[in-house]
Amino acid sequence: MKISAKGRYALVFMINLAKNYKNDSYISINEIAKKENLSHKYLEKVVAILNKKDYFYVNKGKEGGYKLKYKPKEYVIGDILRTSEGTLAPIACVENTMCNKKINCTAYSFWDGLYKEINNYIDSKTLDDYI
Amino acid sequence: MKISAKGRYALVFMINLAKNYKNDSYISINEIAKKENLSHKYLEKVVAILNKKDYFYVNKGKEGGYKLKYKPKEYVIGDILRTSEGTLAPIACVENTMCNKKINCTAYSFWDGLYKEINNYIDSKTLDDYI
DNA sequence: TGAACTCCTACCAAAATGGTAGTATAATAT
DNA sequence: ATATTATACTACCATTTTGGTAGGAGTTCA
Repeated sequence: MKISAKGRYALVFMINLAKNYKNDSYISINEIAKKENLSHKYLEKVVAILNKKDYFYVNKGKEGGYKLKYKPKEYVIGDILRTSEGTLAPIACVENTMCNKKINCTAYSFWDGLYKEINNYIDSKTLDDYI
Repeated sequence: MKISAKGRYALVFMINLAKNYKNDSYISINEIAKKENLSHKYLEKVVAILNKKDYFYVNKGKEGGYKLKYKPKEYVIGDILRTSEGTLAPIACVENTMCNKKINCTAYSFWDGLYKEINNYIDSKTLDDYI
């Protein structure tokens, strides 16, 4: 049960933006990729996913890059992970629309309980906690 | 971040044994596979993994199968899942021996916190809770 | 005008996933 | 005894997911 590179890259990227928030300057994918030792091209892909959300200002061209739109405290990590990684449900049937065997599924309440614990945790943290 | 079929099969299998505990009879893979709508052959594989632990009595041949060795309450679900699925660490570096970048890893404390939440939950439940 | 960026599409190798097939061996009901 | 019904074990495999790479078009600024 591992988080994929998408989720890991996304969180590291967002924390870097948060760390740069006070500077009010743009920071590029390349800069973060180098600093964090990530694949520049793959990080580009992940940022494309994040960019569908209203997370940051973007500037193309020289001296360009990304800049957080809101205060780090406004970014709930659960939201970032769901955007990049998809749901963090440990099994599909704890999602409400997937499975109609809920009532019969032998271990349903165990997995549902785990899902709730995970959601509670990831929704209790914001970028501000990791600056 | 999904639990694989191994972990799901293992837990369902063990809960079925627990439900049968009071009967003090053997129950076969085939019987459980049919009841739970699982692949008989794949369940066989998963049970082979579980069988490395001191979980149950086994009887070959007619009327044979598996039977819990201890009371359902003795089986911590975290232990069952770690046996079948491997660690439930959301990223590799929260395991103590894998990664020496802990101190520098930007999001380490977030993932480590999540790992602890997961472990707390899965180690707080036993088979007895799902009979 | 060139360097440094984002944006976008296409491609790909390797690993993981979730199985199936078949055979050998053991126990038991009849 | 023997047919039946189990486990035990080994080998194989198709599909999907993962984690990338490659290259070019468009943008911005010094």
